Amino acid sequence: MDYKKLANLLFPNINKTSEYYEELYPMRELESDACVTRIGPSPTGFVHLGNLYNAIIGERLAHQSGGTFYLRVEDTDAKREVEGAVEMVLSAMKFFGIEFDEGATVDGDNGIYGPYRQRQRKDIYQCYAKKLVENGLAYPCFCTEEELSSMRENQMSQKLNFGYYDEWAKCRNLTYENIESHIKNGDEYVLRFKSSGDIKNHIEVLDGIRGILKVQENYQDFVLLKSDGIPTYHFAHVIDDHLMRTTHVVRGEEWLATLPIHVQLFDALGFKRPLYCHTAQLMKMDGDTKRKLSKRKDPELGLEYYRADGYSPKAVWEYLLTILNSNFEQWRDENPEADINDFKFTVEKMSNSGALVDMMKFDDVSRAVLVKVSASDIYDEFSEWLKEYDSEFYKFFTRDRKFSESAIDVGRDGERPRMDLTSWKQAKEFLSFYFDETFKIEDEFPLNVDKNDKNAIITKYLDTLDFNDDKTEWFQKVKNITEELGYALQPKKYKKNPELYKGSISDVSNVIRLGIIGRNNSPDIWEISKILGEECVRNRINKIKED
RNA sequence: GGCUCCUUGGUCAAGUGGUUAAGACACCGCCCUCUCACGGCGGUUACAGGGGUUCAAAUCCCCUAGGAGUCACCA
Repeated sequence: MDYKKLANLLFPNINKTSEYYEELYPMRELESDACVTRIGPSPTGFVHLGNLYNAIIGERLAHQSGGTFYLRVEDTDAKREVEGAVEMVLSAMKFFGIEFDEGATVDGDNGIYGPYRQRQRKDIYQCYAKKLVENGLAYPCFCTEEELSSMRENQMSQKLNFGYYDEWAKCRNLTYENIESHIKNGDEYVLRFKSSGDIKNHIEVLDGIRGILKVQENYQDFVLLKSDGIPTYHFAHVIDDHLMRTTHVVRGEEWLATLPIHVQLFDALGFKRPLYCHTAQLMKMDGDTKRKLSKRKDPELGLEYYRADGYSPKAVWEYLLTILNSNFEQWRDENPEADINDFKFTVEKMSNSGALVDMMKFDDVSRAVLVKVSASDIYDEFSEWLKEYDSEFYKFFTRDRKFSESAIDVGRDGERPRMDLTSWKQAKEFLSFYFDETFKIEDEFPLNVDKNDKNAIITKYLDTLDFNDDKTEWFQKVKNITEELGYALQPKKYKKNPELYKGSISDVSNVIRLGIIGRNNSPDIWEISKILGEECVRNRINKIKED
């Protein structure tokens, strides 16, 4: 077979050579240890945690080594493409603080290694495809979908391995004349790789995260170009990551199964292989077994979930880093104020088993992040969120910036600041009592305080209330009321001898707390009172009097 | 079914032939305390199972089991 002739028959319009592209996309001028990484989302309209997870790894590897991080749109499957999906990816990444040095943008490309959308790279792929044909490493296959599925059924019934290989690869040895007549006939075909791999051979591939991987050599004649001339992921990945000079390929472990194909292609084309880093899948507890997070069943997989619940991007980043690098938590503990980018991220410290997304832990991380953010910054970020997700509360919250910032800051000063805020959604609930429009009595009054005592507490409290008091003076007055009404000054005393008292100071203060704050649990009553102001406090307490 | 990856407490995990098998979250108890939080102290809970190798195995090798992924003209 004259492969050169076959190549020209298949690709009559491809005139550029691989040398041309090698020159067009020169080696990058970077330090030898600089990493070039990318994310390659397919524009299906769903950006999930896994995308962000891998993006963070790529971003860190590149930027902490002085390398390059770019975005490539893997749009080889036009059927699955969703309008506006690229914009969604871009805005999600931007929201979470991921910055690209080059790659696809909303209105085009940024960088000299483009185009960064795979469908626009058709000629490049075809050039290399032609080269493979010339070298006798690829061939056209005219099998129809029906033929392939009947082949599969056949293999299944005979309990053989599925796929296109050995004697099943019917188009492998077509004659030139046969191919030519198919082409003249306008028959559709795909281009397949002619694998010389042996099912019995194993190859070793070094993985950045997992160490040496022993995998079975690929023996299947997989598809390089689909019938529309667009490459499959496998072929596009190899060409692109070579020509874009990627050094580290970070991707999920679902790609492990096709690794032999990729390695085989890199070798066949004479390209240097990148270092693969296969990350573990994010998991979820389902009943009592772990399973992969699924886009259909698990809303928390979507990045939009975290945005809608109002988790700060900082918190998401911080949480992801704690499950990404096992030493991050300790580092954070030792460097509470340090910039997160000062943490030295390493692939070696990555776990290779799937991590469960633990919302409890995530909330904890989030609280620890927010406690360090200034009230002013919280105000800005929270307002931004409210504007989009709760325009009603937005009005109240932004009515008086100073007032709202004080509310945020209650109990946050000093050595042991309160960690009350987890997410904006939760913050909205937590802060609702500050505004008359959303204030309501949410809990029950203490059961051991009868109507008379309740009214007495209220009357005495209002009689002695003085907003010039400091906290000690204020509390002394509460103590006075407590004693006058026959309640114990210390809750412990009451617990010890319940027959001696009607209750304790906590019952008395909780009547006041309920009146002002509407809840049994809250930060310091007096601090909150000062923020609410005398008029508001007197009004609210007056309202709980019973006839 | 073939191939591959993974397996230390409820969860995330440290651990690279000798450790009383860290730490964090969660849970429980106590302390602090006007409630809640914060903080402090303490506690329950783990090397999937079985064989080897070795003076010594969570760690190296083999087998089994379980979980996950993949086997498309999807990525």
